[in-house]
Amino acid sequence: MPNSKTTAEKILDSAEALFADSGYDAVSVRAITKRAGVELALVNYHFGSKQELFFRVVERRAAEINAERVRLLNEQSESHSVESIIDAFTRPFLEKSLLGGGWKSYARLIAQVSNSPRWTKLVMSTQFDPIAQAFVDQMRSALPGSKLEDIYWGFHFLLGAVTFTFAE
Amino acid sequence: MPNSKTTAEKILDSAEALFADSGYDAVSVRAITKRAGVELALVNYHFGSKQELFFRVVERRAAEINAERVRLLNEQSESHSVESIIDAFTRPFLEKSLLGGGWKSYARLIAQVSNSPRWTKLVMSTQFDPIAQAFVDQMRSALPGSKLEDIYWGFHFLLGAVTFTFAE
DNA sequence: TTTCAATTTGAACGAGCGTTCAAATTAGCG
DNA sequence: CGCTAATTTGAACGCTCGTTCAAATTGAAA
Repeated sequence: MPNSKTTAEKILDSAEALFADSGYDAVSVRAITKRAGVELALVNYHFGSKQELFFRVVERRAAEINAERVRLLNEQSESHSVESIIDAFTRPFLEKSLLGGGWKSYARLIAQVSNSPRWTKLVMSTQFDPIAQAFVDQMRSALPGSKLEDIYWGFHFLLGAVTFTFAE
Repeated sequence: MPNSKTTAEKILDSAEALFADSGYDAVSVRAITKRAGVELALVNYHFGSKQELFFRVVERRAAEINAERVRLLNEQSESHSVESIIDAFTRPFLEKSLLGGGWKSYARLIAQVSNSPRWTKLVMSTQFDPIAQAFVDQMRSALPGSKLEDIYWGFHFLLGAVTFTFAE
């Protein structure tokens, strides 16, 4: 079987590459389906709307990377050092980025989302809130004296730094 | 005189704010002129096209900030330390950013341009090549033993770091 | 005040956009 | 095989986009 990818996967792959290169608004549904080699209407059939497709593109990668982050954070249930917490957060992104391909696109996609008020709220809150909670909890026990506000700010900055570094 | 701004300035201000918030493609010429309180066709009359307007928005800020960078780089004609070269490059951006307003928009605008293949070549090459030359020249005499390639890479990374920091 | 260029106005243009839908096709199951 | 649901097709929809243009208005020089 020369092409075992499903239609939805072809669309996701095509959309991921195009969105990463040019941004959400600069990419038309027609361009996505043309690159994927499928009919125009199939985006709406499989994903409902262009915006929903964008969410799913991000979600596909985020789900995998966040699962590994949680796994690393829970490896030892107690006594995490600050360094190991940061490592658990950044390492999955680093390792995936080295694989290139779609993961490289994902990094640029997140960079794009990060400095767009239009997307940050929706995408970030759904994709990063779960991992943020685990991160903040671990940090609080690693740094008992620190203010919660500072930890939140640190998380935000760490997220930005990781994003910027791997989007290059 | 309650409103001394010219039509072109009103358009530039409006476009700057909207482009910074939502990105080039998400902002329509109609939205720009509506916010500016001027007629739709005046964008094309004063700037030729939407794309040309975008360039002019970036150019207006870049011209001022680059002039100060060059001034700092040439303050002493010789014997710059690496730190002072980096300082000359980053300080103007830092000081302007603290002023808020349009300069804050500019920072987000540059961040946007930086990770979009569509704009980097055009905008960066016209706005940053002049200052890059001065930066690289100074760096070569500050670090005589270093490879030119490393200096270019350093400049690129410095630019990215500055951009990311102030776009937050 | 007359004149002419610069600017502003309001409407229109063709093009591309995301989305919808009925009909055609395909695939899985009894 | 026959049947039903899932999927694909091709065309069309209304809408917004950037741009253009002739006419109206303004402003400055003679």
